[in-house]
Amino acid sequence: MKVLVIEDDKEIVDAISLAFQIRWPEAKVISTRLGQKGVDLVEGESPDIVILDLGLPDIPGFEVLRQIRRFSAVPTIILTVRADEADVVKGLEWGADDYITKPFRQLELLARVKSMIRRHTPAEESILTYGRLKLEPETAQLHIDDKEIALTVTENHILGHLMKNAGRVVTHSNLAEAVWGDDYPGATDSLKVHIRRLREKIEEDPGKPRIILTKTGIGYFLAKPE
Amino acid sequence: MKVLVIEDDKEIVDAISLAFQIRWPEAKVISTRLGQKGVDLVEGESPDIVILDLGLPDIPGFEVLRQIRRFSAVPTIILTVRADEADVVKGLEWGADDYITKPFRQLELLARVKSMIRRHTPAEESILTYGRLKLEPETAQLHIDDKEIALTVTENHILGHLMKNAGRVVTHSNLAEAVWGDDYPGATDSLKVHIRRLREKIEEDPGKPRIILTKTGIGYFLAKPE
DNA sequence: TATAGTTGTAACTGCATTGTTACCTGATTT
DNA sequence: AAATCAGGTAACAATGCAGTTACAACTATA
Repeated sequence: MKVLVIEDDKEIVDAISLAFQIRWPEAKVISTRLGQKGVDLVEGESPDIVILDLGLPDIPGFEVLRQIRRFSAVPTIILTVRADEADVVKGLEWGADDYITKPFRQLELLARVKSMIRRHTPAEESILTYGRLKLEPETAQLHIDDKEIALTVTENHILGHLMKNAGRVVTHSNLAEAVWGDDYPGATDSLKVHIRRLREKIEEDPGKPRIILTKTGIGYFLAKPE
Repeated sequence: MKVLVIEDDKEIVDAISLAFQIRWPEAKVISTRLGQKGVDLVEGESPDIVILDLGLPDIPGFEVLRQIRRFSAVPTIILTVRADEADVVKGLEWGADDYITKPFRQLELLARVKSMIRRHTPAEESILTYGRLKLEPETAQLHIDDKEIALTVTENHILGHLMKNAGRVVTHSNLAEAVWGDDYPGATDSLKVHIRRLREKIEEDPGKPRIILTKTGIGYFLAKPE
């Protein structure tokens, strides 16, 4: 994960670096204050994402973007102050993928970056396979033998987590965290309903499950394929 | 759970204490208004987490952090007012783990504290092993050689306690306490039934146990592996 | 705004786990 | 040898957890 920041205001560069350092330490942040240098760096460093300020000291932001787009489709977020809305439109026309206005909150920036990377990482992503089950987490499409089954997002998360822990018992709290994040309020009831719905979709007889099995008092696990 | 707050503004200390008291009463909060005292307290009280204000009356916040880091890796959150972003960078360089700006919302503070603690408690997964027995207390999964055996929660507690006291004799009351907590009503009878059920699952011949052995009048113990 | 699809909640049901009781076995004491 | 005691065993009852269903709240889409 490599991020290129093209921005002349050192404070903002610091803020961005900081945001990444804390919340996403694996990402590497490089920066420059000049547009021309920025274009070179896109070529030389091939970053995974570019954050581009429109007000640069040497050349206009659009120009930077235009030059980058000549040879690269790298996802690009443009930074702007609120007033420059016309610029934003122009920026998007020139091929930017998103924009964010200054001042911005760190979390917002990171959220945008992450969603953009998700969008621009062309599918690929591992297809999970376990026994007769094949799951594309990306699209929530499940295949059993050659039947195609559409899962909802929650079902996708649950089954995905079970498959990632192939055969091992997964705790209720563990599953809940995988689905709802750190602090699940008390949604332990809804888990069993989702399990039921999953079983309805994938089990021969949902009343006598042979795939998603229960470990009473602990959690759930996938039966070993024969 | 012990939290050390190093902060000179009494109002903020109160706010933090309050937040914990309400949302997380088991946590113990101690505090000091002096940096030097704070360093001493880290050493003397070995808190699980430190919340450190950068603007202290006696010595600079970084200095406190630097001294703490000489002997301790305790997770540390630094507190700062918005303007001091440069300080934050410095703080992170000196080894802080996160920061939060004043004024902050209570829930945000607690969320950060919790996520940090999770990060710094590297999965207490410890798998218990004794002879041919391997037990995951987390999921109540037992392996003997390569057979997989599903235990119920109580069986899990009992066997876990026996394994933690590998080879030593564990008294009835001791075991009962491990399973039912301090005040077991008089459920001493049910213990032998659980032992019986355990033996049925793991012994070759439950009538002639070779793994879970009885010390008449005292309790139970695990046989020494050959 | 209406509609379909998805998700969370609550009440009820059924079953696995658990605790209780009664009785048996074998060892130890008298 | 009878009495006593501790633990083993089996059957049964109580409990609590998971399964089930229906419904209300919410989201996205037309």
